[in-house]
Amino acid sequence: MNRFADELLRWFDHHGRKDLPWQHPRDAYRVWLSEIMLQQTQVVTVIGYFQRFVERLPTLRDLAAADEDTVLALWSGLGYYRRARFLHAAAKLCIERHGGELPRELDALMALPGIGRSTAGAILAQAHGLRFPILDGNVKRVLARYHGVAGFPGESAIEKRLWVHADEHTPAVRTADYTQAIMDLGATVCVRSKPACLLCPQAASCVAHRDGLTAVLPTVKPGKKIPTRAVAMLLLRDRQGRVLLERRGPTGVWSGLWSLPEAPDADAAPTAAARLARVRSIDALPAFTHVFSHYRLDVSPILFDHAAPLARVAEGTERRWCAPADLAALGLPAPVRSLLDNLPEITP
DNA sequence: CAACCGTGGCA
DNA sequence: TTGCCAAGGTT
Repeated sequence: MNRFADELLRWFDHHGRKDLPWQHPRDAYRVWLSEIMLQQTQVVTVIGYFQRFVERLPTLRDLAAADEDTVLALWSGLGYYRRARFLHAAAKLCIERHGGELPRELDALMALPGIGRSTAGAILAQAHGLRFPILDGNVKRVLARYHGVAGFPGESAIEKRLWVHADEHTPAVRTADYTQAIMDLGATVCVRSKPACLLCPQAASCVAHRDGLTAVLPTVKPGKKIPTRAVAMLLLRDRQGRVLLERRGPTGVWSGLWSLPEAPDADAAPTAAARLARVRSIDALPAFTHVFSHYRLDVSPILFDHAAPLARVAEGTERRWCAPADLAALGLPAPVRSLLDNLPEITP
């Protein structure tokens, strides 16, 4: 075995994470689900979502048979909801094409929606012990430092070099442990700022440590400022406390989730509300800003109490009057759920 | 290739 | 407060 893997596995035996919920049992479905949830998301955030998800949908067949609202409700708050839709679609494809199981071939895995090379490698390595490398954010950081690779890892030429290193280090034995080990090292020792090099099993051979470059490697992503958009959210509430929700379209942010009707701004809100319900009162709630990865959204919530459903409204959009108790079963954007959970009492 | 796609935590 | 970041993949 190569020296890098040998040192890493020795470290893993004493300091690695071995009690993560997807490690017991470590079957392909649970590894897959965890890998998707962990994309751009930290372990501490994922754990609760993972446990809830597998409790409700314990197997791939359960997932494939579930309706989309159930899947999105389980994902609600986790973000990047396209991951959940891809996950659901991939489960159905596994039923159709692969006998109800995840395939064990790299190409077949990568052909499934939401699974790229790194996620496919993680599934093969962790669930089946096969020798496939991974290259997630942790591994990129560890290898960029260890080998002194400068340049933004998102750039294709840099990423290609890191894949070569990742492949070189991946051992043929204990591949599952090794894969977990290098991610653990990146997540707990070789962290982005102020890495704990004194605790690192690779420090003796690490180029960044030797040359004092841990603060500048890996090269940071070229920064970009994000624009700000604005929207008014319409809270149409009837006398029973039910609120009108709309299902968002298949593209764009929060796709497939249930959310509030919208208007371009507060001035346009009354007219927009009148097209959806008969309303008697209007009350501007405190505005807030929600930040996405690529833009900022200024939200002006407008509450229309004593709303009464109209006999007919424009078609083409899925709508429902939803009681507070029924919100838990639906996929809602995080700020919308927060808004609905904190509405003022109905005024008599 | 660059933009798109969430959220919560933290310096 | 603002900006940046965390187990990426798709278009």
